[in-house]
Amino acid sequence: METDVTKVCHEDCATPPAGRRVAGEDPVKREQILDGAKRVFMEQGFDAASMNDITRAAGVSKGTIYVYFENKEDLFAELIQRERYRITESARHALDADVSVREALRSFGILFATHLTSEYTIKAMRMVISVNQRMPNLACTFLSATPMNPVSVLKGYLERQVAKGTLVIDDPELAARQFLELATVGFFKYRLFGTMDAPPPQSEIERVVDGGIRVFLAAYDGHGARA
Amino acid sequence: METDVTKVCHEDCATPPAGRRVAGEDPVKREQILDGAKRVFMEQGFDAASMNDITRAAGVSKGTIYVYFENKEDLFAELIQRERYRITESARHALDADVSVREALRSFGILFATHLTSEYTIKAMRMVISVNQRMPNLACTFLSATPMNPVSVLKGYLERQVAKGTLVIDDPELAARQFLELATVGFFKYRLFGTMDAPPPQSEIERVVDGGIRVFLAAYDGHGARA
Amino acid sequence: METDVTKVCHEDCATPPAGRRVAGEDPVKREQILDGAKRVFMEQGFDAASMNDITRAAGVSKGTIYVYFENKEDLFAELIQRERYRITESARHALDADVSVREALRSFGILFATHLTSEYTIKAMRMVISVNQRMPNLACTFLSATPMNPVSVLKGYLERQVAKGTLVIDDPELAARQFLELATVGFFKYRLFGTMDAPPPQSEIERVVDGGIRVFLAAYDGHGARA
Amino acid sequence: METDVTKVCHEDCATPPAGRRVAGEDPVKREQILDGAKRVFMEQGFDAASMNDITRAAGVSKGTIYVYFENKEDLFAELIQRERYRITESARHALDADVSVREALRSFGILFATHLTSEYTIKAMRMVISVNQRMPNLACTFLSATPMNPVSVLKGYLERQVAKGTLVIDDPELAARQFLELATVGFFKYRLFGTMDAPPPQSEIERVVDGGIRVFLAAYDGHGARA
DNA sequence: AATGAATGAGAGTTCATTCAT
DNA sequence: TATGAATGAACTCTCATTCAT
Repeated sequence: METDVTKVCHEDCATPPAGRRVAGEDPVKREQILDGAKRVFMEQGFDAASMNDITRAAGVSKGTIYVYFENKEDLFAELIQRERYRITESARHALDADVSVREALRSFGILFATHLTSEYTIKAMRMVISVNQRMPNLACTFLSATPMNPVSVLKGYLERQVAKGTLVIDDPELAARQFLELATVGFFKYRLFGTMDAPPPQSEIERVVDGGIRVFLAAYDGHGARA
Repeated sequence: METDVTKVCHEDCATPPAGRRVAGEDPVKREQILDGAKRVFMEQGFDAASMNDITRAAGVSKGTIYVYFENKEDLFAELIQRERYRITESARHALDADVSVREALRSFGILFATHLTSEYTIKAMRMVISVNQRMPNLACTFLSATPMNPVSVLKGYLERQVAKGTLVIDDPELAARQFLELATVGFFKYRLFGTMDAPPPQSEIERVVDGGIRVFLAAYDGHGARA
Repeated sequence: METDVTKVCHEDCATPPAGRRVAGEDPVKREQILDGAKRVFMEQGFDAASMNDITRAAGVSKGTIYVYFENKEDLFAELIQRERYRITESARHALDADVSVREALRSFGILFATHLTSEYTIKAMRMVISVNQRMPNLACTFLSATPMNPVSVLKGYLERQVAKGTLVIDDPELAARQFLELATVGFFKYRLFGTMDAPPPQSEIERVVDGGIRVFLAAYDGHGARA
Repeated sequence: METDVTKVCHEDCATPPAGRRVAGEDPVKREQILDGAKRVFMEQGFDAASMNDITRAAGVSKGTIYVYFENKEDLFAELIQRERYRITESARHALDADVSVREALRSFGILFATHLTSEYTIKAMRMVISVNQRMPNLACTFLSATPMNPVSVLKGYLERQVAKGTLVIDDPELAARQFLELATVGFFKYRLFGTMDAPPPQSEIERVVDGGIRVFLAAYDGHGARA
């Protein structure tokens, strides 16, 4: 019995938080508020950010924010909903190109590792993690279950390769997760905890991704050749 | 040029926070406070936990807490220092046993994955991550640079196996990090974000560790036999 | 080498405290807060007065006070600034009248003594003195360096009398200070310390001022006649 | 009807605060505590001084202080009682010497002015004033009604001079108070408010005292000679 | 619809005082 | 008797939220 982590999500995890307000329909103003909130939240974190700061950054009044969003948590949740796509969609085209498996994995791995260690991603993730106790569904939604979820995308790609006989893989989802981990080998953790205080340099990412591909293909290469 | 993440830690990251006060030396009361604080922090997170909550949970007065700890941050930092050992040292003996490489890696991987996904570890890590901006050294200390750091321990083991010819590894540190990632394949992330709301079942951990060992040995087995 | 105490005031002593906030501009509410604060401060003194007391006395919420004033010290400083004028300007016209020197000094002395021993002035001075360590410029500003400073005003008058030959005075500033002291002969001290728990009666003030004028004119009368 | 300020003191103003503790009889320890308290109070003021500071400065435990003194206010009151003598007694011998009136007044005036403007006196007075609302009797006691009260001492001297015909004075008490004010001309105020942040130099004191004597003798000299 | 002044509960922290040892 | 750890009320100040305009 296996757990498909791309689908595990309890309750209404993936549904947008209910209770859309009646007032506050102007989408431009809405974006304006979210932009200001993003700036402030990213800089200060959820708790340290004050609604006054956001008011100032967004250039709207306090009352207006409360017309468009129920409260601070709601504002944050909607912001994260919006940002989710920006964070997860980036790698989806890397596997489209008509290149060798090795090269495709390389581009994909580098893109993924670069993205996952970026200041922006790390800050957003830290925030989402830090409000986890108060807003459990938010983090849940944030990480998983989008159609462009990297695991799903890579899994699809691996399945196509298996069909073509290029790769030999029993459990494509596990393999996809393995590859993603091999491509980052703890970078994510080190970044999240601040042990690395900046994204790793491009050369380091390439070194790690190449090492990961070597291991990955040693196990899954369909041609019998050691990578 | 590679980055040895087991050593990356700036400033006085690993030094214990100086300035232990002279009063407040009763270790029993100290533990009592830390226990209460742990309960509250684990439940609410750093910001949401109030000193009043902790007062109540610890069964001591507010003043007493401030005799033993300088402030909320100090209390939290000391708590994390205490917990760090419990979190990081568990896996250190798994590799001592006189068994085959495969079996040794299996025990170690299972222990590590079990530990890393436990409710306790996950909550602690969430908290440490969430205070990263205010207490950067804490997270840094927390994750790395103990002698029993899993990466260090495994790296040492791998080097011994390379010396014996059992394994063939260019870069033992990278390999150690690869193995640890393969043994958890994203469990950590899913747990941290709440996508998985409970530790994976033992069977799932074993399945994933076994899959990881298969890939790992495909790349590094010294005997040429596919794992 | 003499010290001109009307000018001794170091640093930015006389400059109004900078940093008036943009919000909190309603002058009515501002006065309302200052009035409440005045009542409480006068009754309790700076330290003993709590912001909660002031909140209650002013009939506004705590938050509102902090919109209009940065903190307790700022509130107090602004209060004293406001009161300063009421305290120091009162005697400025007493010397304008076209009467004999003796009568002019008499009116001025009585006004000054009455004012200096009033409950209001004494309480304000006690407070200013008691915060001297924390807000040195406040006390400094408070006492001196206004154009209507009694010493300056009287000194000017005496100089004009010297020019007219009515009085013969070497050092008009010293003489001014002497007259002011003669007009109060320790009333200020006794009131400040509470040895006198009420302003002296009008008759007592007149007796003392008359006695002071007698001494003063004995020394400085330009006509050689004993007063 | 005149007010004799050397006697005006309501209630039990001059009586030592009742309620002597039964325990805490060791006078050496008592002095030790008072010495520590004096150091701390002088440095920090009444409110800012904490009992812990005093504990440390006195080298005794908290409990011990509360054996010898009822509470912080009582401790302060007793301290001021003890210090009162040191502050007021200094000038008592200045008038004994067998010298001319002018010289006697000069020594006395200089001593008095020097004393009244000293850092020690000013700090003590500021403190006493600042607790006036909470401990009204303390300040009252502090200033007046000791046998060596400068007004009383000087008044006695003046009366003897009047008896001898050296001086001609209607109201010796008023004259005494006048002289004391002439000898300080506001120095006390300027020091109290911090307009002067150090005692005036000796030369300045002499200048002022000499000016005061000139005025005083112009009014009261029994020999008809202008001073 | 939009504003932003006002609210007041609640935060972290201090410290005079007590009392078991 | 002397101690100093423990107490908890009270402090200043913040800020998410409301609502009269």
